[in-house]
Amino acid sequence: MATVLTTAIDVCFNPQNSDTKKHSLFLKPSLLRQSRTRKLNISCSSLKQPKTLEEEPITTKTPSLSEQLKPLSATTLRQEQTQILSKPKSVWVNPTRPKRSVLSLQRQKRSAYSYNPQIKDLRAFAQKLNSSNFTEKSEFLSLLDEIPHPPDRDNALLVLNSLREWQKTHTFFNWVKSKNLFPMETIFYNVTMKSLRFGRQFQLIEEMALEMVKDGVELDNITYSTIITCAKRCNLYDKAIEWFERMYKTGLMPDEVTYSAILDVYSKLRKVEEVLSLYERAVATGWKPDAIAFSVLGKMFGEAGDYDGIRYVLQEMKSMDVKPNVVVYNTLLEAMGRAGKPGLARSLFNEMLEAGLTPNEKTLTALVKIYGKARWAKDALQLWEEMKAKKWPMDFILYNTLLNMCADIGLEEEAERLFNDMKESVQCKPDNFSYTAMLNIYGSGGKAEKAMKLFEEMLEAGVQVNVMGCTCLVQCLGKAKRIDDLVYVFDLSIQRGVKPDDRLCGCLLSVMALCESSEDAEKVMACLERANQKLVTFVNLIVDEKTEFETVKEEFKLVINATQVEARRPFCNCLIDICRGKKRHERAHELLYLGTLFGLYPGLHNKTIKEWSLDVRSLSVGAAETALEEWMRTLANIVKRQEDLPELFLAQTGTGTHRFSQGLANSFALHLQQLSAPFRQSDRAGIFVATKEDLVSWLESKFPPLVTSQA
DNA sequence: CTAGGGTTAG
Repeated sequence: MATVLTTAIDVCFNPQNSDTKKHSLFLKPSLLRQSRTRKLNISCSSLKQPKTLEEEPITTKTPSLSEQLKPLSATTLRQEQTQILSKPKSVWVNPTRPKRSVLSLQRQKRSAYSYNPQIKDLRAFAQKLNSSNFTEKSEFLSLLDEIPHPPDRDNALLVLNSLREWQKTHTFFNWVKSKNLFPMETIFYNVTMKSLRFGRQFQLIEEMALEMVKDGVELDNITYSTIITCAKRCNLYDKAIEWFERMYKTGLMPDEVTYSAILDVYSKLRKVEEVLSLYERAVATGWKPDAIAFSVLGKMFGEAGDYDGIRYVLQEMKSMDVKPNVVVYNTLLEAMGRAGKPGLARSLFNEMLEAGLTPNEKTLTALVKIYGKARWAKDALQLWEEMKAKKWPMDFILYNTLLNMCADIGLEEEAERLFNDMKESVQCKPDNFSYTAMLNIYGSGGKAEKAMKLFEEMLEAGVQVNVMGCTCLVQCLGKAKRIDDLVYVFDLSIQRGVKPDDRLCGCLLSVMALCESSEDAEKVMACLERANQKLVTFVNLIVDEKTEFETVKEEFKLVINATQVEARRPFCNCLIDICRGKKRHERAHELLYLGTLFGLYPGLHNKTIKEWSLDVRSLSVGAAETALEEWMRTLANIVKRQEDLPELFLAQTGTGTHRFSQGLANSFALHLQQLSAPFRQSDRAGIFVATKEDLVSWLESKFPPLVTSQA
């Protein structure tokens, strides 16, 4: 796309294609890295010379603008990237030629408003129009005739500026225009277009723009930036670019407002290289970008999770002596979060405070989210204390983000305090996500009683239950063996419109695996059947001893393929647990094998020369036991064949701090004990170690040659 | 929202 744009620039201002030189930007590490993987698309010399404006007069043609531009964009502008890349980048190495501007360093001038003595009457009239409800356009039009003063230029402009809904602004504009009292100037279009933009009426905006062209009304930078940002908000990026190109072709230079608007368009299209190319060209011709432009760049790098890019933005601002404002800091903080740099986010936040800026709701939301995801409980709590002490602004989103942070870190009391604050507030009443966060906290903390109470409260308050809240409750009630409550919650949730997803099914499946009585298991099974009939059929199939392995394999493939990727391993884990619960150990081994075969357990086995290890951190209790047994069988065979073994063997369960792996280390230790396997707890939590010597002698006793040779 | 550009959750 930048090729398109670069071309548009060149067509009008740079016919010789000789303006640019290699800029320091392309020597920056992050970009060099980028250019290694994908050549920068910055060359423009290979494009054919487009038709000149004389050949394609765009102001007088009758068909639509896009039709007019079509031949140009289809034939000349949309070259294959490979063609461009195949050309040497010679255009960039030409320091002697002067650089051509790609943007005007002066902003669009605005006309001054003069005092209107009728302001009071006209404001009142506009308010009346604003508060009127009408179903027919004619009703509104008849109201317009009550205008207290004649709709001359200044009066009309004042009213136009005071109207809110786009329908009213648009109708008023056309009404004034039809009176023919004065020629409609650019500002009338601009004001109306802005209102239309709030209503995301791109089509109407484009119609107005074409009307301007037809009537010979000048389109200025304000017009173009409004059109472009409206197209952007409507996700019509092609349109945004089309109008930007058109602007150049009519001989109008964008100023920095229009230019940063288009930078944002390319950024939203994730055209990082193009954005940088445009940025560089503008800077090379004397532009000093402002905070908004840097915010655009920062957001772009944030979305790419590109830490080097974020650093580059900070460096550029420093070298150009542009002080970041709160919005820039917010953007960069968010970006640091996405780039997985909580520590740097914290430093940046401190820098912001030292610069004397006050964080707003968005700043705090970004930071709380980062600390929560990083499980930095200390920093999160400290920030929270600071927020309260300094009375920094809070809003609804920040409250919910704080609640989610509490869920991430497991802060029950703090969450309860927050939740109560929300209930007592006027502005920030808890919504279904606030409730879900609380259910998550109670659920992962095993507080079944509190969770149930909250669920009832939610129902009474008429708060919509969502699938995540339902899942949290089901998990919690399942662990607490409150199966009747579980069924009640599930039924009600379905009644209230919850659509079960694979996570919820996985959760039901895991509860089924935990059920001690078949009566309970059947109740859970009945729930699961309503959510995922095929899964239940598969469960019945695998617990049936008579089912052949090949059948299991085929059905497994079908079930797993139909499951969302993130739920596949949990499914397989639960299925293994169910089989072990029903003493179908061999079936459990088959399922583990199938899971491995279909890539659900990458990195389960790890080998170095010195040690072999088994990483069961993402496995359920039953799956981990099965994996251990399988490993021992394999090792026994290796011993029998007298092949080489390393000195050390290691099994890794993780520390169990994560709520889903809680108890794995303990149950694994117990299983080792039952097998009297020679693994010992290491100094590091969640790691079990055995020496080659101990393990071999144990394997020889456990799997005597005679028995296995029979098998 | 008083003619134009940038930032927040699940």
